[in-house]
Amino acid sequence: MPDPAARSLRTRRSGLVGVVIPDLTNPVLAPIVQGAEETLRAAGFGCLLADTDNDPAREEAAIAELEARRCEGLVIATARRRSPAVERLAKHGPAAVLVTRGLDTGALPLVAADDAHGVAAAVRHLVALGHRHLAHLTGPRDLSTTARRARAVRESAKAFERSGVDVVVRHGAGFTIADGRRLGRALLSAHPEVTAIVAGNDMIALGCLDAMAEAGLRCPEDVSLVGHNDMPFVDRLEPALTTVAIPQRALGVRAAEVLLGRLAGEAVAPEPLVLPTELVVRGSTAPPPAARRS
Amino acid sequence: MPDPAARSLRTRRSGLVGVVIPDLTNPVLAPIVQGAEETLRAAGFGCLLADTDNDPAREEAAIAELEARRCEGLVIATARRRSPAVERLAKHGPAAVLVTRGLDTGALPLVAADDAHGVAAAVRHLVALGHRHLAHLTGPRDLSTTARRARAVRESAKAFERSGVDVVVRHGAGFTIADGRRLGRALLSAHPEVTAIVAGNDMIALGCLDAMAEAGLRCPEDVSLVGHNDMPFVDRLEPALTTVAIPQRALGVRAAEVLLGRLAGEAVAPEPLVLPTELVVRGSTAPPPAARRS
DNA sequence: ATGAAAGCGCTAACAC
DNA sequence: GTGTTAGCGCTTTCAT
Repeated sequence: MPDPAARSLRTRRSGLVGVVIPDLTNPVLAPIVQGAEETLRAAGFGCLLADTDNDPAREEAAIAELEARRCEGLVIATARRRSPAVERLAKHGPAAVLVTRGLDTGALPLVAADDAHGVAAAVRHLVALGHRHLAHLTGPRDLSTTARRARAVRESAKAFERSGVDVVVRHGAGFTIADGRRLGRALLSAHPEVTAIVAGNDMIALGCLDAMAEAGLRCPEDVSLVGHNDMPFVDRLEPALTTVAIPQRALGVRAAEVLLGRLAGEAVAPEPLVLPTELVVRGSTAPPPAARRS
Repeated sequence: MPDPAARSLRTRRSGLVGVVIPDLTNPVLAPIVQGAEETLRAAGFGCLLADTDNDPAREEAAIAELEARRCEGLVIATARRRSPAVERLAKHGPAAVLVTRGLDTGALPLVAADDAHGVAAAVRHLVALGHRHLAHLTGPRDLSTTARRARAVRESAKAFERSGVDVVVRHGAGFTIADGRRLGRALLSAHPEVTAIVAGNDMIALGCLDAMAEAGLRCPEDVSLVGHNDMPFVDRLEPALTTVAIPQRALGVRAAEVLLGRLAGEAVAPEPLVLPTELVVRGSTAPPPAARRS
C-alpha cells in the first residue's frame, strides 16, 4: 500500500478535490454534495468539504486552504456574481467548476439548473389560475441564481402585460427562512393587491408562509405561493408546496464530471451546462380569492 | 507556502480527518457534519467526507480508503453494534471516534445523545395523556441507537405496567420513510388497539404518518406519534411532530473535540460521552380517542 | 545560534 | 524488459 504523501510529492498530484458549499444545513445541498462526492470518489478522488456559512471571508479562506492543501480541483457552490477569490482561480490555481451559482464574467465553467424555464412555468401557472398581481421575493442581488430567476419572472410577467399582469420584485439579505419572513411581512403590508408570490427558493417560501399566517392570510385561499428547488420534505408541508424542481443530485454529478473532464485535459465548453427544471404543482397554489380577482 | 505532501512525508502527519456518514440526505446529519467540520477545521485539519449510503460494504471500503490516505483520525457515524471494519480500528489504524452509533464492545469512544432519557419522557408524556397501548417502531436491530431506544421504551412502559400500559416493539430494515410506512401499515392492521406510536427516528415517524393516512386514521385524534431527533422542518409538518430533540450540532462538535483530544495524546474516558436530549411536545400527540381509551 | 545535509517513500527516467 | 537511481520539498538532526 503506497504512501500517498510520497507519491503525491513525486507526482505532484494529491488525489484531492475541494467542495465549497454555503451551508450544509440547507437541504438542497445534501443531494448535490452527495452526487459530487460519489462521482469524484468513483474516479479516485477524495472530497475535502468546506462549509463557508454564507460568509465571503470564509469562502476566501476556504479556497486558500484548499489550494494550500494542493487540491487538484474545486467544486464551488458559493460563488457570487463577482468574487475576486473565485475569479482568480480562472487564472491561477486548481481547476474549478461552479455549481448553481455562476460568475458574471463566465470565466469558470458552470453547471446550473434551467431556472428561467421553471420560473416561467410558475408564472404561467399562476396567471392561468387567474392571478394578476404577482410578487417575486428572493435572495441577495449578488448571486447569479437570484438574477436569473428575477429576470425570468419579470420577462414572463411582461409577456402577460396586456392581460393586466404585473409583478413586484424584492431582494432580501439571504436565502433563509428569516429572510423570507421579513420579505413576506413587508410585501404583504405594502402590496395588499398581490395574490401570488414566487419565492426565490424554498426557504424563503417557508418564511413567506409564516408571514402569511401572521397576517391572518391563508395559503392558497388568500395568497398562492411557489417555491424553488423542491428540497426534501416540502411536499409534506401544509399546504404542500408548489415549487420549481431542480435536478439536485444531477447537478452534483455533472459538476463533478465536468471537473473530472477538465482534470483529464478536456476542453470545457464556455457555455454553462444547463439541466432541466420542472414546475411541481402541489397545494400552495390556487385561484385568487374572488374579492381580489382582477 | 510549504508543500503539504513533502511536509506530510517528513512528519508522517497528513492533517486530514475522515468523516464517515450513512446518508448525507438525512437532515439530522447535516448539523452533525457541520459541527465536526468546523471544529476540525479550526484545529487545522481538513475533512474528507465519505457517504456510505448505509451500506456496510461501502463503509468498509470508505474506512480502508481513508486509512490509505493516511487520515490521522476518523469520525464515524455509521458503526453497527458489531462492525469488524470499525472494531479493527481500536487495535490498528488511525484514532477513531464514533458519533451516535456505538459498538457493543465499547472498544471505541462514543459521543451520543441521551436517548433513554428522551424516550422515557416520551412514554411518560403519552401515558399522562391517557394512552395505554403503545408501539415502538424503529430501525435495524444491529444499531446501538435502536437498541438503546427500544430498551428505554420497554423499561419505561414496564414502569407503568400496573396502570395497564403495554408496548409492542417492531424493528424495520432501515431508517427511511419507506421503512416507517411498512412498519406503520403492519402495526396498524395487526394492533388496532394501539393509540400511540414512538418512532425510532423522524424519518420512520414520517412513514407512520403516511400509513395512518392510508388507513384513514388521523394524527393525533386517532393515533398519537412521537419522533426522534427533531430534524429540521419537522416542526412545520401537519401535524407538527412531537419528537425527542438531540443536540445535533453539539454531537458533531463534541465528537471532533474528543478526536482532537485523542490526537493530542489525551487519554479518552472509556465511558460514552452522553449529551442531553429533550422531549419537544408539538401537535402530533393528544389524548387517545374516547372509544379506545382504556 | 546558524547552517548544512540526510532522508522520508515513492515514481520516472535511464541504463543495461 | 528489467533493475537501479535520482530527486520531489520538507523537517530534523547534527556539526560548526
